[in-house]
Order: sequence, then C-alpha cells, then structure tokens
Amino acid sequence: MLIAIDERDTRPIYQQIVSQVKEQIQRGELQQGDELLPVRELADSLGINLHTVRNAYLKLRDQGVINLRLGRRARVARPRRIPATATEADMALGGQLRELAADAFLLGLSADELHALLDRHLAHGSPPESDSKEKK
Amino acid sequence: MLIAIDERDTRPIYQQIVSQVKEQIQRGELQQGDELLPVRELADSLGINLHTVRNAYLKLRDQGVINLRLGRRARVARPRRIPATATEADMALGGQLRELAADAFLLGLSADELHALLDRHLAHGSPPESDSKEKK
DNA sequence: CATATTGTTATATAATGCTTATAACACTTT
DNA sequence: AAAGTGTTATAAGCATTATATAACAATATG
Repeated sequence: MLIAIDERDTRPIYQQIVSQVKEQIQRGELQQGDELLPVRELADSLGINLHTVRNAYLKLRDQGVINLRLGRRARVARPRRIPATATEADMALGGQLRELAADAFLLGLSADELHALLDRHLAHGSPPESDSKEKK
Repeated sequence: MLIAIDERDTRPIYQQIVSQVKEQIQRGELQQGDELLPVRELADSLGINLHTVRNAYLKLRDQGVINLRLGRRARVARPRRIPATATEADMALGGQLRELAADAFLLGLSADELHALLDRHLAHGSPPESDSKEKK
C-alpha cells in the first residue's frame, strides 16, 4: 500500500492518509475497483489506531473517492468525472487555488514558473525527489 | 481591511486571517510598508479575541510576510523575493501542489483546464466572475 | 512630559479536534 | 461455523484553538 506518516508534516495523520490515497489513484497505482488495505491492517502497519485509519477512509468516502460496504473491503470508487464547468471546478478547488496563488506570489514566482512546478505533479504525481541539497 | 470569517470554512480563524492577508497583498490591496489593523481593532471588528488575531499576525511574521515591532503597528514586510530554484520553490509549495494535482485529477480536470483555473487567481486574485458556457 | 496607542507577556479556562484504547456488533467471504 | 472486515459505542488523554483578564513595554501623539 505504501503509505507512510511524515512526522514533519503538520497535518493530522488521517489527512496524510487521505492525501496519499488520492495521489496513488492519480499515479495509477490504485485504480477503480482496487481494494484498499483493511483498516486494522493499515493501522497496525503504521503503528496507529484503527479509528485514525477509519477516519481517513470516511473522509475519502465523503469525497466520493472510495466505496465502503459492511463486511467488504474498501474499494476505489468509479471516477466521478463530473464534467465540471470552470466555475464549478473552482467551487471545489477554490480555497486551494487562492492559497496557492497567494503563496506563490509571495515567493516571487511567475505564472509560468508556477505552471511548470504544477506540471511536475500533474504528469505522474511524483515530486522532484531531490533530497535536501541539489546541484544547480 | 476587509477581512471576514467564514463559518463554513473548517480552518481555524487565525488561519483564515493569514490567508486573507496574503491574498490582499497579492491583489495589491496591501503593499510593502502598509499598516495592518491593530490587533485589538481587528479583533473587535470581527467579534473575536485579541489573541486569535495576534496568533495570525505571529504566523505571518514567521513566514516573513509582515513585520512586528513593539509599540508600532504591524506592517507589510519587504518582499522576500528569494529567487528560489525550482526545487526550492517546490519545497515550500510541495504539499499544496501535490494535493491540488491529485484533487484536480480526481475531478477529471485536464492540465490545461487546471492551468486556466489557476490563472484566474494569479492575475489579480479575484475568483470567477465571468461565468458562461465554457468549452471543455 | 503626559497620555494614548499598540504590540507583548502571563495566567487561566473552555471548547474542539485528533488519537488512542477496548469491546462488541453486523455483514460478507471462506 | 469461522474468519475477515466494516461499523458502532464508550471512554480517556492530549494538543490545538479560542476566550477572558490583566499587566507590561515600546512607540506615537499632543
């Protein structure tokens, strides 16, 4: 399943799980119908409580990302693919877009630079990977 | 000052203030050297506690967005404009970029569509406004 | 200089959110 | 029937967020 908790990440654990599951779907590592790890199993493997994992799964269900049914394993839901007009999509991502735009601006990034940066994550979902230092 | 608390926003109040100040700077409504509202004044106008506003100002100071000096009003700091290499910028925005990319993907947005959406917020910071039948 | 303004520090308290801990229950699969 | 899995329930601990007061320190104002 390849989920890891990052201590340096200030977000709550369940949020990190939510994000990572979404990213795995984006990268194609998880596809429609695929089974997620059982809550107890994932919880044990991460050394956390069952309910923390379950909370993450509940959030994913509420966002339509996975399906939950009693007795059966959690499965990746059918893509919603709501055609979303521009303004509809903006409703869903509005907060993130505004925050990203403001933060990027304060970093002195141009629109092109930000686009390029974003493309890196859109392609396959894999980040830069570079560890701390990097050659220029 | 034009700051408003959104009850539907799940983020803490101080975070909303942080975001809105940043967005005002991005839009040019606040510029280098401009004074922010005094903590007590903003707190009163929002009907919240002094320390909640102060907490927001502290976070903004920690991010280099504003300067705080005893006895003087908070002022918008000189732009940091750290030239930031691509990977440096990614370090700062990495989490936001990954999350946005994944969420956009799950919404079925193409790279172009996401770029266009992002541009709306980059231009002036003002959201939608122009709605119509968009091409998909 | 005197006073008001403003950021800062210090306590204390309450409310909420996150995580853990146990246990039992309900549905599905084997 | 048994095992696996999601679900519900209850409780507790801890961190974060927000509130409430009060006093202090540096700056601005008159």
